[in-house]
Amino acid sequence: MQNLFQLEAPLSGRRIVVAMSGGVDSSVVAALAARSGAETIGVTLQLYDHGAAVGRSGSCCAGQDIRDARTVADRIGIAHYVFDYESRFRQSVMDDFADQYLNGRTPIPCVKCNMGVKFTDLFALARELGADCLATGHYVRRVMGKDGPEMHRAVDPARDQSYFLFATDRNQLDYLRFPLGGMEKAAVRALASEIGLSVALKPDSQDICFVPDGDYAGVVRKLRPEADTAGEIVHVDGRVLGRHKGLIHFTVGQRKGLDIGGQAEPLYVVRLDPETRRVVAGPRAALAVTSARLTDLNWIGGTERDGPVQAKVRSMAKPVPARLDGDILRFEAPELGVAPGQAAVLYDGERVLGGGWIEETA
RNA sequence: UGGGGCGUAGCCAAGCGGUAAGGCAGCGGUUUUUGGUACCGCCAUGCGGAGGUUCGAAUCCUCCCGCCCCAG
Repeated sequence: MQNLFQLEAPLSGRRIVVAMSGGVDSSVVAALAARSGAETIGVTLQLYDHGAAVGRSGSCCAGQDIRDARTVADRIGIAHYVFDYESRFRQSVMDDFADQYLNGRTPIPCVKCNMGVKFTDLFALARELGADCLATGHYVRRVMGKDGPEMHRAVDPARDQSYFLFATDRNQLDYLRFPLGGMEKAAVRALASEIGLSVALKPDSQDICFVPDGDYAGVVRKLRPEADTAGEIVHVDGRVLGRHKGLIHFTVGQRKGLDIGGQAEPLYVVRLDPETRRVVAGPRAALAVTSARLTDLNWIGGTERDGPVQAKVRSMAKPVPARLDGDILRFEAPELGVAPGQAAVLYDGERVLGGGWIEETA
């Protein structure tokens, strides 16, 4: 095992803070950190409703997960702190999540969580604790380049989480460590059982952590009761096709849920108009766009920004050839189902160049 | 109550005597640390109703019911 934490030897004089969610991945990171010889401190942030998450494992950062993290910390013999970040999380992640849906957009709470609570708040906390670095269980690689650390995709392509980390800036990247980026998930699990971690067989977390049963609309409704307003479903050609029970149930590119039959071809959500509360639907071809305007563009690539890139506009998709032109991303071939509120993450092969939020498409 | 047409699953629709295509919607599953997409599977013992002809009827005949159109 080489220098997984990219710290200068001897590690015995180093201090590593590990963000422990209570899952297998971050537990293994904590174990690896402890094994490295560095002083290791596990930190778990309690992020949302404790009550709702009790007993529901496989989520993240609440209830049983916090107890799991504690158990792991005890097992490997490291200090472990739990901080209550509920209000912070609610404000920076959940409220934003709801507000974006209100505006007809499709948010990615995981990115907001990474960038806010984890890479800003926990980041500062780790510094205060005098750590040399903050390590997490994300599947992404930090590779030393000639101009400093670069972010690269994980070696396990099925596990790569770079899409959710596109907003990591240079300052954060300097301090962060992702020891799992070079490993296969199976190897991580094997390590977990080898070390004897109780979470070795714990299911992977999935879906949005603060949405217990997959009913994200219910969560939005609870936070923003006014979000539930019904409206018309209109075809791109102008025909009124029917009614929907609230914009929050839809996202651009979505096919299921329109509940409109009798068509020759499937209908997809082409656009959401929060002003009129209309869902605009059309055939698959109507989803095609050739460019997207990005906001809050984060750039951690080379000095030249404008030019060819590979772009990912959804987490589970192969990057497609495109060109960055200021804040406009131009696709080489028309892209389907590009939803405002989602991220466009830019790559040069394995390297993450950065990315931005999709504000609008054309 | 003259003439013509039509009634097949939630919607659209094929079938025209041989034992109910397909699409859309819906449901279930697979994939997945966002949403979505995609893929796979399921979805009418019954064809407006009642009789009849026939070895066999959604398909032919009769009557009834309901729509639509033209004419008055």
